[in-house]
Amino acid sequence: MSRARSAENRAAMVDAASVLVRERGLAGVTIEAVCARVGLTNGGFYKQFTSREALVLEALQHVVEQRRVLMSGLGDPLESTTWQALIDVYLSDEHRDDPGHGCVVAALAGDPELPTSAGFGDELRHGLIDLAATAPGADENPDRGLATVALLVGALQLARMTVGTALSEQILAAARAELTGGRP
Amino acid sequence: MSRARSAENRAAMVDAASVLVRERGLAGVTIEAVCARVGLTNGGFYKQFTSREALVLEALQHVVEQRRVLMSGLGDPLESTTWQALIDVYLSDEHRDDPGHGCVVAALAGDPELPTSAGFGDELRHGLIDLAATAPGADENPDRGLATVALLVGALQLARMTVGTALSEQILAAARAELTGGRP
DNA sequence: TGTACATCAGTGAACGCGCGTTCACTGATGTAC
DNA sequence: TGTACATCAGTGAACGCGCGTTCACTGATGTAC
Repeated sequence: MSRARSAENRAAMVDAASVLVRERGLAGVTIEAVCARVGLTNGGFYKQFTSREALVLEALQHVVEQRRVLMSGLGDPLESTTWQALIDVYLSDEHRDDPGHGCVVAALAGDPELPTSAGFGDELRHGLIDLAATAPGADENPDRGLATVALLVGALQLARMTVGTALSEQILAAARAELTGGRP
Repeated sequence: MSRARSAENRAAMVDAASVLVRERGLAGVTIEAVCARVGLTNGGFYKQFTSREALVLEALQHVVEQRRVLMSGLGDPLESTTWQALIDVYLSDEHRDDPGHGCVVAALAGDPELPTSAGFGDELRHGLIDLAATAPGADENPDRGLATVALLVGALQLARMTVGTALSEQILAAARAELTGGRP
C-alpha cells in the first residue's frame, strides 16, 4: 500500500462520491457505496476522510471546480454558437439519462438533505452563480441569466421525472425552442 | 376511540404526511414524524395503513386531487388576470418559504427516492400535466405550457436553494419578469 | 332499555436492518542507522 | 547496501442509532340478545 496508491484511492473515492451524489442525492452517498465503487472495504474510510459529510463536501467542491475550469476554456463572453451548443448538450437525452456526470445544481437543487450542512448549500450556490454567468447577455442583464438557468434546471428535472414517457422529450424540446427561437 | 374519531385520525395522518413530504422529501415522511404531528404514538400506525409507502402514495394523491379541485374552480380557459395572479403566488416569498403547503411537483421533482415506487412518479406526472394545462395558450401550443412550468418549477427550486441571500429574490423577480413582460 | 360479548384503534415495547463510526489487527511501505 | 523498526492504509468485525414493522395488551365503542 504505497503512499501514491493511497492518494489514488482517495481521489477515486472523491470521484465516486461526486458521481453517486448526482445519481442518488446527498443521502445516497453511503460509505459502503463509495468504497465498493473503488474496490475497498468500508473500514478504511476514516483513514482518508474525517466523516461522511467531509467527503460529500469535497465531492461537491470537486464538481463545481471542474465545471469552472471547463467553462473558463470556452471564452468570455461566450460566442453565440458556443452558447447554443451548451444548451443542446444541457437539454439532451444524454444529459437527462446520465445525471451522475451532469449538472450538479439540477441534480441537487431541492435535495431534502441540503439544509443539513451549510457547506453543501454554499457549493451549489457557487455552481448556480457560475451557470447564470454563462448565459449570453448575463453581464448586462443578470436577470436574463437567472431566468435562463431556472428554465434549464426546471426542464431537466421535469424531463428526468417523466423519463420513459413522450412528455419527457416534449419538455426538452419546449425548453430548447424557448431558449433559441423564443427570444430573438 | 369511536369510529368517527378513528377516521379523523386517519385523515389527519394523510394531511400531515402531505405537508411533511413537501417539507422534507419522500424520505422525510417517517412514521414517527407523522404520528407525532397528529398526537399519536407510532404503534397504531398499521391499523390505518398497510405500509409507510401506502401512506405516502395516498398523501401524494390527496395533494394532486386537492390542487385539481382548486384549479377547476378558476374557469377554463383561465382569464389572463387570473393567470397573472397565479404566477405571482407561485413565485412569491410565501410560496418559497412554505413548501409544506405549496406545489408538490416543485417540492419533489428530483427527489432521490422517486424511483422507489412507480406510484409516486405517476402522481407527480399527473400534477405536472395539470400544471402545464393551466398556462394560457397551452391548449393551442402545449410546448408553451411546458416551458412555462419548467421555468416556474426551476425558479422556485433555485429560490429555495438560495433563501436568505439576495440571489433568491433576484431569481423570483427574474422569472416573474420573464413570464409577464418577456413575451407579450 | 339493559347487559354481556366482540371488535378494534391506539399503546408501548421489541425486533431486524441499514448505515455511520470505532477499533484491534495486518502487512506492505518508508525511514533511521 | 542492508537490516531493524516505525508508520499507516486497508481489513473485518463490532457498536449505536434511527426507522419500518410486529405484537401482546388495553379499554372504549359497537353489537347481539
